[in-house]
Amino acid sequence: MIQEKKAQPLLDYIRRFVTLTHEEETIVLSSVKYRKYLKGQYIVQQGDVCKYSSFILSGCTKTFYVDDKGQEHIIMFAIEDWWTSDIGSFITQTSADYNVQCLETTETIQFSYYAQEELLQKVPKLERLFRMMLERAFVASQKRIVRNFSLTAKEQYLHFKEQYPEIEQRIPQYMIASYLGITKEFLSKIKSQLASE
Amino acid sequence: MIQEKKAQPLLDYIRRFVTLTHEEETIVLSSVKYRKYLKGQYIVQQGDVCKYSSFILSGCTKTFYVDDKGQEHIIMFAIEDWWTSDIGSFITQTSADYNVQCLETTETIQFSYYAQEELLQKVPKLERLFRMMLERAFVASQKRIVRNFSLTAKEQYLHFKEQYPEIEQRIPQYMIASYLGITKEFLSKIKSQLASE
DNA sequence: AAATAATGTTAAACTAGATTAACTTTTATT
DNA sequence: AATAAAAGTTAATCTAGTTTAACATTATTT
Repeated sequence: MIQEKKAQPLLDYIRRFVTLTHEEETIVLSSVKYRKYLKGQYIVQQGDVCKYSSFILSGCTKTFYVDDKGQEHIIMFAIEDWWTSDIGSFITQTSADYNVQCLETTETIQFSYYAQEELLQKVPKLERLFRMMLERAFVASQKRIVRNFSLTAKEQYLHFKEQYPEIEQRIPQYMIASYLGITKEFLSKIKSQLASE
Repeated sequence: MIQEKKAQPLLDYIRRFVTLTHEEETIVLSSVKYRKYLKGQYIVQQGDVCKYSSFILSGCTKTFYVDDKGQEHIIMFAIEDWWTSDIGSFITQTSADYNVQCLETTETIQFSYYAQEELLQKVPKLERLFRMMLERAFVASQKRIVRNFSLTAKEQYLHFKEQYPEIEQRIPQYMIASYLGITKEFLSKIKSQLASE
């Protein structure tokens, strides 16, 4: 059982969506595990089954895909108060398409697939929490598709900077380029263009 | 109250995720409305609040976004047994970013925002249904982002044909080009290349 | 059957962004 | 402080996909 103090950010997060009794909160805390990763370690590896859905207490991760040509494509970043996993692998318990790697020392609270299923039986209110989280995630994902289609690389970069100023500070530029789907050289060009404007 | 016969595809769909009692099924049917749209009509219009989440009994829709330059970008198609709406607008009841237009005469079963909230109170099991639907939708959306980044236009077209052969038949090519994020001219070139291989 | 609108094709000129490669700056390690 | 490794820059060349524009084919309407 995780200490309530450590789990405070998770409880705060949950409260934004549903109201749990103290007893229900206790059940949640008894279903999860605390785990700390070092910089460079993998939470999920392409090919493995994704066993956990992880809530981030501190640190930063990137989720990426290595394609047939060996190219790395960053799908998302995650920082404090975000969730990360390979959901496709997690929900079907089949091998993961993506890697989740820590870019900093990262503290997490983890829900295992089976613990989560059991937890949802015991605290059905959490179905609502997950439903609402997924609604938001899906909407954000759709919006990203639209941006990909309708904005130039420069516009996408400006949008990223505006939407995630904290992430932009913490992460090397070449990873931001990968997230935007452009090369690091081209992002560099965009930045020098912006600087001279 | 919708006739049980008409709602059969919806009930079958729900049964793939959760098991409802007959009484619960009746509550579901009493919360929804049947509505038929003609070809060309809009289920949702950019700027309006999206009032309904629609399950498609027959027909076909496109969801698209018109950008600042007046360009239309198709985000998704939907056919029988799929759901369509502007989820972002639906869940927050704020104005929609997207249009949903019928490409054929389209019969739907619709959940209004308020009816759905009420329904979820009465039949909490449905939270699980929606959670699972959204998991799948989110995974599919993420995969599309990855394909956008890692496949050429030709590869994406082949993937589309393979994954949605029925849709490819029913829809004009220029809309498929829009869905893939390329021009109709370039799709035409790809097709002639493929034909001469 | 003719006319119109919608859809699809071809080809030339163009451009956003990729590739390659050499170089500079910053950060981490000894 | 010196060295190595990681991250970022610049510039020339290249290419996948766009734009423009004219034309061809297929549906739809009268």
